[in-house]
Amino acid sequence: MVLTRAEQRAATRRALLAEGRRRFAEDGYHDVVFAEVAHAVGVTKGAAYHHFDSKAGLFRAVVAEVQQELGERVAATADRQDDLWERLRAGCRAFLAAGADPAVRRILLVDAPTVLGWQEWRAMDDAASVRHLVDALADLVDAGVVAEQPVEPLARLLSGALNEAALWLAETPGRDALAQTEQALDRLLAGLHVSR
Amino acid sequence: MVLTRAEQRAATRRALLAEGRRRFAEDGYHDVVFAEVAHAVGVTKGAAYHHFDSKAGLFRAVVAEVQQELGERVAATADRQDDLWERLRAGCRAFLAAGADPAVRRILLVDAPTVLGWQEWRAMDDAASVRHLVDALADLVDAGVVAEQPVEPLARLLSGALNEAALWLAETPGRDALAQTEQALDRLLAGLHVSR
DNA sequence: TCGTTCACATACCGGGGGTATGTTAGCGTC
DNA sequence: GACGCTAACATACCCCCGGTATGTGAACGA
Repeated sequence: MVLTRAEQRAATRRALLAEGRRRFAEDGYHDVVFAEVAHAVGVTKGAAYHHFDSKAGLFRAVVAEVQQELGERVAATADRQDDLWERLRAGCRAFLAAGADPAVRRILLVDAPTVLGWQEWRAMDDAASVRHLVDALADLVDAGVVAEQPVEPLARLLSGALNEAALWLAETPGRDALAQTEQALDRLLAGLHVSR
Repeated sequence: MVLTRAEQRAATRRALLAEGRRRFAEDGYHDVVFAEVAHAVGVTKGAAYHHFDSKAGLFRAVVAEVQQELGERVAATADRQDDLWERLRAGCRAFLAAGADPAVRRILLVDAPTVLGWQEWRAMDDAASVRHLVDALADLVDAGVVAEQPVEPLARLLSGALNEAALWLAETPGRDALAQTEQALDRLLAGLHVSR
């Protein structure tokens, strides 16, 4: 089968992205060598630079991909709930569960802030994940379930709490660590609920 | 004045530590070149390797130093309060305020987890900061102010929330962002308080 | 005083990110 | 359908920088 040029290009790019994602998740950004990613895909380093301007550029693309997937997964889980409050809880729990994926942990939570810089990381995180959290909180405020207040500081606190907890859970052997964390999170969230 | 050999060694080490701290805070781990740190102190790269086994080793020492200072500062602020609940609040607020220091942000919160690995970072963070948080929460549980529960997941959630919020505050121009964050934090904490 | 130690300097190596320069195959154009 | 252009690759190279191996002179103990 003969491929058109555009198809070939797209296929190579996809392959680099997939291989990069595998290695970044496994070894961490620093220990991944760009040329090896290229060769693993059957392409030389020089060729890989036609698709990504730098090693960080490849990483950035991988981050965007993983972010996107995570955001959608969490949002989908949350949307399965009808009650607004349960939506918030479900979203948070889905995020904690997503930390089981090494790609999420190593790439998004550990390496991304350093490699891309915290500001850029935050912007991407905002667009993909925290935005949903902000929306959910805003809905709750509108519904009168949560007291009127600026919602972004709250979202930042919760986002940080979830990130850290997800990392912690991944390295904590205890069977019930997840359940305990979810319970602790519920207690914190309860502080937001006007009538509880 | 002539220095003894031990004095000379200690002085060089201190100077490397100070210069490293400055640069790590300013430029981030990756953009700091080890040889330049050495030369800025009036010493060659080879000499610097007599004091620190690697660039990461220097960074590790800097992290320990900053961690130590931060932990002490936060604990001192908290201990100024008599009431256990106010102690917790004061400690959290002191931590948020500490995020104003670029060294804390860039070195401790952004770079340390990647450079040292998340596990080692966590161990150091535990020893210097989170331990105080765990103690404060445990005291509150003992006093019956906070419901009986495993205290570590809670501490992890709070630690993550504070880390993220500290970073966010540093880049958020709004005058009242700090006040809003403190208020949001109070609401979350309120969920822990049995009689509120 | 003399040998040893140790805090440094000097010189070198090699990995790896990034670039400059071919080369060949697909694509539009006449 | 030949021809020139473009673009997706390969090849070869640079050089920065972390790390190491080796030299040197001054302080220290005996």
